[in-house]
Amino acid sequence: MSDKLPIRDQIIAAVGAAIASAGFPALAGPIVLEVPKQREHGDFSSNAAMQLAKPVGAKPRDIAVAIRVALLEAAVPHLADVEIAGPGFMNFRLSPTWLYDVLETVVAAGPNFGRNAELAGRRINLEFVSANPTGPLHAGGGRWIAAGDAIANLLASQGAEVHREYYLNDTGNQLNTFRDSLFARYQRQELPEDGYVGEYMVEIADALRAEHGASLDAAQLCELGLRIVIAGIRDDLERIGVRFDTWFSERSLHENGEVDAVLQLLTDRELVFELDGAVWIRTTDFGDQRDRVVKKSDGSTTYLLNDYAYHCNKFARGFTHLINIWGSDHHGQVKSLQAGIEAITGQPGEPEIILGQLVKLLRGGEEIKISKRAGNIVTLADILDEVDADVARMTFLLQSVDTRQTFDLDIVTSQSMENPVYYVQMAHARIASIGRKAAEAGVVRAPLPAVNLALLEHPREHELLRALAQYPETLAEAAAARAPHKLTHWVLDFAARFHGFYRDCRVLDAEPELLQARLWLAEASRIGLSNALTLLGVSAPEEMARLDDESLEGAPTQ
RNA sequence: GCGCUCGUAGCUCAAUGGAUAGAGCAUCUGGCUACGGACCAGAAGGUUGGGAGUUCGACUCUCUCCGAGCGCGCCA
Repeated sequence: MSDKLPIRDQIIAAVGAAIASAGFPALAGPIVLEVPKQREHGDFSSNAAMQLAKPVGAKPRDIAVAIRVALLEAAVPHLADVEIAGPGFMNFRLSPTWLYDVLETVVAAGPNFGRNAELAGRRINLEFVSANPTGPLHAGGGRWIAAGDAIANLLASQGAEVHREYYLNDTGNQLNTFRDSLFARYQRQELPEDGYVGEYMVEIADALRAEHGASLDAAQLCELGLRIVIAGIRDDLERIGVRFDTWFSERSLHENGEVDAVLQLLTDRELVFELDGAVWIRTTDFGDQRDRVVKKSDGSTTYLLNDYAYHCNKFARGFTHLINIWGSDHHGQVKSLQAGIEAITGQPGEPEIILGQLVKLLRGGEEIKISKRAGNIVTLADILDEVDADVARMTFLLQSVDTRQTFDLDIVTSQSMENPVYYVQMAHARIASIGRKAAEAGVVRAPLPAVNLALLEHPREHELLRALAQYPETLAEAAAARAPHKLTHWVLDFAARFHGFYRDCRVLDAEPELLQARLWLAEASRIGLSNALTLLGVSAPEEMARLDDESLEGAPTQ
């Protein structure tokens, strides 16, 4: 690890010092240094002068001029010039030498490039998927699998210890419906009203009948059926490459008396009251729309109380922060859960809930309405039968979870240009290809300190290094915003830059010295691309299957 | 009715309150005897749903209207 501060931090420090030496007061907030959208605006720009305009009582441009003078006197490394533009922006123009430092930093950090220790010491429990174990995972659920796993990776990249958890709702009404439906199939009888019509129920019933005969009672059948469904869910998760640290049983909460204990605690603290024979919690005291029932008049507990017990259990296991990923159709439950947890623990905002819009599935240009009752679900396994996990994951991670994603099965399952995963993987494969060709030609990469990186003068080369310089920050932003799509977009942008470099800056045909510099640039690119793809859960292949290869995996089915 | 979320190019989507709102696909025009062209370059495409406000500056924040999705059980 390099102990040298990134250029960005050096400039920020220099600006701070320049503001002081020019006799201005310090900024109220942190000094913002951003990468301008337009290259003509320099390598970095700052709006500090505009922010100082009001407190100082001077024109932004005049302030900028004063800061500029102080900055140029300070001899900041790599700083060539500071231009004042527009309403008072300061545009920092750097010598390309800063980019060579970037390359060295990337290579030195290797697999750790981009990681930091911002969240060190934090133990985060991330609960996601948690679909009821009453049937297979459906296609739209793939979004939460991909997003959850990627968010876990993002948080871990910032130094947190992240625990992936699946909450198994192995008790309650839905399970009873499952039991009754399965038992009806098992006995070859009519399904009960509102039963699960899915064909998989018939398959499970038949399998259990074949193995155990017709002698099982409903409870035994339910247990065995549950195991089969859960095993199926595990298989699907395995196929897409996600592994959970804990599968938490809701039933265990009851068996261990944790639900009763929470109710007792609420009662002791007088957070509950009785009405119409039921017990209610005063969640309105903590911002909820209305109070909620925790214990019904028939003596049974509500899902909400079970959830309180569950989240208390998570805290008891030592997690410092809880995060749940939910479909937006559950947004109405956020307040009541957080209100209760705040009442119990005193911590507001726990658990953090990431709400994601549901996926709209399209096939043949028409929306597929998913309904477990109607039995017309498209399962995740269906998707994975047609495309490999990389395609599925990348597609799910293309967009912000705030938007209602349209998952067009015709496009996703085709190898069309609208499938960006190949574009990205191609870039990585090309890097590997260069390495192979170099080896064949007997070219050995010289030690980095012996290589003249100043030969990397082409705009394509500079663009590549700029993108690498931006990576750690993009990663941190993606983690902070719980937004893996930001990283996906970095990857797409980076791949585009690499393809441009590959086209215009031939590596192996270059003069020996330049060849060496470009080999190292390719290596740094490989590191950046590989690190990012790893966090997204997408593989970085050494070579691509040939498009014209008939044995191509995931070939179009139509 | 109340509440939450979302409206950006023909389509799918980006853009910590910053400068001329960006990509991909589709359309059109160029470029390969290749470190694999699943590539590159260029053109065209916009009143950021409408209106008002906040300020040096708004896709972004506030209000309002329109449109879409979802939630408002002693279901989970």
